[in-house]
Amino acid sequence: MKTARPKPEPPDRIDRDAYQPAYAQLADILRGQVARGRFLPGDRLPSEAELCRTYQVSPMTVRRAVNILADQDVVRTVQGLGTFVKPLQLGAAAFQLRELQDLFSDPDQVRVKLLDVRMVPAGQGAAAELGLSPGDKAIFIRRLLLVREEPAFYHREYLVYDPGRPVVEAEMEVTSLRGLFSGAGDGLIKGGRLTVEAVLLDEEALGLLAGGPGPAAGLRLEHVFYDFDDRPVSWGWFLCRSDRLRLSTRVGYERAGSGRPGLKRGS
Amino acid sequence: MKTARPKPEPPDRIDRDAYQPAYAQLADILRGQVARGRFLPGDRLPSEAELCRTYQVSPMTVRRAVNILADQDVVRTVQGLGTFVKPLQLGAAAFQLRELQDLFSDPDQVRVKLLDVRMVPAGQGAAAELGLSPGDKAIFIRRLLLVREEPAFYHREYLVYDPGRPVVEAEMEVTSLRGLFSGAGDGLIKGGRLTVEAVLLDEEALGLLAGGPGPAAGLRLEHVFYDFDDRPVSWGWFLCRSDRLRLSTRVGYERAGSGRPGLKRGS
DNA sequence: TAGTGGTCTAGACCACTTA
DNA sequence: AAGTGGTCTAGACCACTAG
Repeated sequence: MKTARPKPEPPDRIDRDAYQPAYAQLADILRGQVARGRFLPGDRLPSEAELCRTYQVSPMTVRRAVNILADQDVVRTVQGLGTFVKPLQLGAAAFQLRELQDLFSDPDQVRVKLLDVRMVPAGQGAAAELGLSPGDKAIFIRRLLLVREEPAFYHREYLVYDPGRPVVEAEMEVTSLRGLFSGAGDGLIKGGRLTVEAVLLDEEALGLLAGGPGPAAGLRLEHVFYDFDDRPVSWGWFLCRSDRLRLSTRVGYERAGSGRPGLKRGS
Repeated sequence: MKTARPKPEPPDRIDRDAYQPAYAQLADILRGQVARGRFLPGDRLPSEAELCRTYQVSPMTVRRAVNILADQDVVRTVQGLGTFVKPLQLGAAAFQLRELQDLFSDPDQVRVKLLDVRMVPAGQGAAAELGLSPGDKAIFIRRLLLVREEPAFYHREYLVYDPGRPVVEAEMEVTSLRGLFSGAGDGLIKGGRLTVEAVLLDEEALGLLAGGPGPAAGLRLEHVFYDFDDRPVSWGWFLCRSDRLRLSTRVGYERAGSGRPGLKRGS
């Protein structure tokens, strides 16, 4: 199956009246040339001074365009030598949780069913992750997340119980959970750690997630969150059937300017 | 368990003689202030003009520092309004395959054992992914990747067989596979698509990966690669036991300048 | 209208690499 | 020494938001 591909070959010059700023246009032009194979991995790009002359822009503008490509791992710059096209690196691949975020950003699709909230003595895991002594009080929450009324995620979470900290109450978000994914997060959490791994779903999860009887694999997304004093606030994990969550990404050079979706501001 | 944390409170001024450039220092200062809670999510940062005066740098330098924070999703800039601290967004989390890359970058640790190479008629999946007709010839490869002589990954791959394309031969890398992960990749592959999902390991994989008898969960890393003419070249997947590969990441604000590990050049 | 960020200029000086 | 990228200046003009 060999078909001749039409190559539009864009004009490759800066349009000063365009909506896109000059540095972004130049970055797209160069990225396109790399993607079309005009510059192959290992090749040196024209020097920045040369690019200034070719595209009639100032050094700073060329600079910014090259910086963008460097940030996107398309090229590598070496002082005194030049700018070189980087080879494909599988290890540079980054999987986003965007699907989750998109899901939660539509409040009509997702409903959170609270299964259980109670005070428990912290077990081994919770004590270690939350910096408690085994037996200290913790709040235990079990939730079921329904997507279009179908069970999708099973969530278990332990929250530090400390009357001196209003954090916990505010952070519980018992009914929504949405803030965490789509932002807002009311600003009491400073950061956290996330881990994804494959697990064998246990009986409880299988029952809740409407899986068949037999053994089934699932993804486990574990999380620990910290407040602004670097004290752990919550530890827990989401379980889902493997067909409900899949992480995917692209590597390599693409034509569009959307090499990485997270570039709000220029460089 | 509440302990008083010592807060070093760095000097928060630019050291012109430091190794780090001014824009990076300023970015670290501002990130630190956000991380310490001086600016909370939703707060507005001082205007760029004010930052110029406070830290005695030019507008472009402030600009670059703010751009870095925007790229790292620490702040959001709104024209005409100001720069604001972003709340935590779980969906923005990105999982890297860095562990894999690190693994493969040490050639002493990894050995590839070739289990099988032969020509086969493409099946349903291979035909669809590689743009072939079912029954077209494809090269089928099975590999076992050993880490410190212990089986870690089982790899199955289908390569397009086309005598007119030398790509395949060069890309097979029958014995190493290393190029793909650590770079080099000899420049014949333009890009690809990667997907991670949880699966139940089958008998064959269980046997090869030295798992126990019972059912076990594993991660499946599927890949499709394209050449510079956008033609699919290879389709396949890696299987590993869940305890061999785990994706983890951090979200939120950190003190160090290593918010994202991929920032070679300034902005 | 005043203040904000967004873009861009036309240089300067420095550090580095290669020859 | 010549050429490269790395940083930085001191402004300019524009688009946008608010009161």
